[in-house]
Amino acid sequence: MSSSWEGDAFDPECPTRVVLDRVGDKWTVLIIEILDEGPKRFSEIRVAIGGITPKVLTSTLRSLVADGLVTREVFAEVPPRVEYALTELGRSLQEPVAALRRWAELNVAAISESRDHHEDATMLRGS
Amino acid sequence: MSSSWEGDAFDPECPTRVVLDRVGDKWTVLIIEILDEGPKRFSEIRVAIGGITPKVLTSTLRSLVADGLVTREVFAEVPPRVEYALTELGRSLQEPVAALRRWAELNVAAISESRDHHEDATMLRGS
DNA sequence: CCGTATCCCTCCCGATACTG
DNA sequence: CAGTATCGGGAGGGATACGG
Repeated sequence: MSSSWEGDAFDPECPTRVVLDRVGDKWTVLIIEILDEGPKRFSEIRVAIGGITPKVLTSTLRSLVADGLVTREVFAEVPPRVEYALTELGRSLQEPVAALRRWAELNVAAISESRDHHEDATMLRGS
Repeated sequence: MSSSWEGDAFDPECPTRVVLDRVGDKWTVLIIEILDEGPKRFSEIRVAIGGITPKVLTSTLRSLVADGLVTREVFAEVPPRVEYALTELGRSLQEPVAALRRWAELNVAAISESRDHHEDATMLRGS
């Protein structure tokens, strides 16, 4: 059976957008890239990123856990210890994210430049 | 020479984040994927996406033009015609975006599932 | 046809302070 | 150490109507 949008309108739940809804926020990819080095504790991530508040870090991590990209492991010790680590799924995200990063490293200069000069890319063409 | 964050804190202007700041919003990647088929007019994009208001479409396109990812070509005709097309830079974005999309197509089911069941991924470990 | 102009509202994120 | 509680600002985005 055909899906509901029939090719008329673009899929509003386009796969690309689904990922971006998950990792497109301000801190998620940073966390993923940090956790790629290995399991980290809450405060380790906190200082590694620098500038993120505990509240936001918590909620971001919770989302990652809910999406099955990260695991949260609590050690019954004193002082308390909690470790976050990428799941298999989370690690598999590294590839596409790295692709994005590579593109950025090559082209950040270009897109920053055109913003700064806000060069008028509009062209006029007579009929 | 070393950069200013010295490896202590993670780069707040991490390349990956710079890209996401550009294409991580609600409609940009959809537009890019549509324009990959070839140049399109304003209303063509509008109906192809479906659900986007003219105001938002305009501002999104303006951002894409400002970033040098899309060109805007005005034809002095009646009725007026405006065509948007990917630049070379814009087309080069297709690769990383497609990588993201491929990952999504394989794993969307997985991440949706863990959200729905909100399975508790937290583990307990005695000392 | 290709947009602007307003209004409004939600959600993301930050600051700050406090707790098991 | 690893969070929670509360407050608040501001950008992104939608609804609707109008203009060149």
